[in-house]
Amino acid sequence: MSKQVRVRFAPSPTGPLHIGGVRTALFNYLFAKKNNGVFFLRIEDTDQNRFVPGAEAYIMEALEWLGIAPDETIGKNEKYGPYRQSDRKDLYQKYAVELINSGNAYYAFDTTDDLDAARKLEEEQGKTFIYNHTNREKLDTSLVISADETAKRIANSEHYVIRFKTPVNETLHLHDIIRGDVKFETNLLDDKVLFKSDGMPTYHLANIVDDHLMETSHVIRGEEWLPSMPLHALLYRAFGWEAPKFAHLPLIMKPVGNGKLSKRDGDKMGFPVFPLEWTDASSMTKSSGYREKGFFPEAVINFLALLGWNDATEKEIFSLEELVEAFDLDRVHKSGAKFDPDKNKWLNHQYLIKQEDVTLAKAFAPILAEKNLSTALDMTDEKLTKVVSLIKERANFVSDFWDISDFFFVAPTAYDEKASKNWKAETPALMQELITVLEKITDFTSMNIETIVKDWMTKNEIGMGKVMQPFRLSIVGAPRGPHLFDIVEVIGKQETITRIQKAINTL
RNA sequence: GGUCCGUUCGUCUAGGGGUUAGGACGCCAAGCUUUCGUCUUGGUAACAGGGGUUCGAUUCCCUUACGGACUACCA
Repeated sequence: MSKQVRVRFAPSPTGPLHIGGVRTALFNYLFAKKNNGVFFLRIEDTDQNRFVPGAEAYIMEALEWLGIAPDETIGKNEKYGPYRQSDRKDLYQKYAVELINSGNAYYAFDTTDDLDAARKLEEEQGKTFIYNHTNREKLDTSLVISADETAKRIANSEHYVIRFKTPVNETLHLHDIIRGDVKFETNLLDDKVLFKSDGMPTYHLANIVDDHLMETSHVIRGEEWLPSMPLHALLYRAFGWEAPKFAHLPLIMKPVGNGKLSKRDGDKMGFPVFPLEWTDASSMTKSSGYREKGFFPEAVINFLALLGWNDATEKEIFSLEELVEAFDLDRVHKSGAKFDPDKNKWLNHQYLIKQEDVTLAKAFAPILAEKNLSTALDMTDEKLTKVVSLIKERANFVSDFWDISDFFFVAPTAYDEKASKNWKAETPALMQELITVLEKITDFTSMNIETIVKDWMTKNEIGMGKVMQPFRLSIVGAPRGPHLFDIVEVIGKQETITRIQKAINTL
């Protein structure tokens, strides 16, 4: 029995979670559930400058909405807490110092300006500046001054950082579940900052310490972290800890053009990149969210799961439970996947038509209420449900409902120009006759109306097109919409006749 | 520039030494509906280039090209 699977999603609360982050969270969730493990959420807020109020709550709400809430996080099963790195602040310095004592790290006093200058100088000579064994003893570090001198400068509250002392002349053979074996030369690595001058750890230190303390078994994260894998592996080794297994997920790319999907791509391209709507507090710009756009969380999940993963069958529609069952990290792709808004919409359509009519009617009702319709049509819940059942298959979103069903609620105010051309000289007389026929119908239901109207047409040898086209034009105003007799049943006899009469008078 | 990762239809992908290279989205067409949509059927369209290895390579190896990520006291 291997040890329990514990995976984490560890976002930085620098703004709303974007869709790439959601996918990372999803794959962690699926992997955890598949292996009867634990999925936890840790907030990595070690950069105080980039902290954005509300972002943390946003992340939790988004995961909740998507149905992939963590098992452990701030305020929930805090077995390994705290789950917010700023609340763990006191922990990290100890570990940084431990690394110094074991000879795996050192103090560096260089200022940002010094380093920028050094970097620029090297680059002007066509060389690549790396802060590592080639120059760390020429820079202002504790490696070249005495321990006393170092202690004195720190006591003097001189600004310092703690850097990792990367081992020299080693080839690291690392394993990634998705990418296989990856090699790195330690000589080409930077001596990364582990502990910042503001008393906070960097991502690298905090991440390793916390993953160890929280008994993380697998680190499943975006490909942008792949270059950090050697540093992290080295850090685990320096601490003498067993490293978790790594899996670096392929990135989600822009639908058109090059590069990874970024937070700015969303509304520009006509689709959201955030799960929930978000208003930036400083600029007051609003970014749309999947939830507000009318996407079902199941559709978002389903779509994201298929970006970079599939189960080798031709199955496309997966519930969350089915995903958990089928998911396998070994089947995750290596290459980035372009985001496809069309397929995303199609999936939403699939989920929409599966919804109960009553449920959809409830979602439609508020939109209707906003229209301030006259009560003339007396739309009961039952009728509204009926309307929804007639139109849902032609919608991708509940927000599409109004545009494809307006004629159920209001009489047409204009008539489609092209369709109006079929309004011939004999049409008014025919429509007048139709009114007479309709008036006599007592059981005003779709099937019955259809039978009677068709009988009348047959008996009088009137072509279907001669009646049906103008009939539809009168009721709908255009050649669109569900089966005409279904519409007529819903709007009722009186309204039907009124609309035909109006068309006769207008056209 | 340096490091690392990648490359099958427009897109998401299946496949894997010998296949008519399969599916889905999109698009097009036909059928159904005398409308639109749904649906059904059909069509469109791909192994980046060059070298090897091999009887045989899209599949394995190398290389070029192209794409991507990273290269902060950000994560």
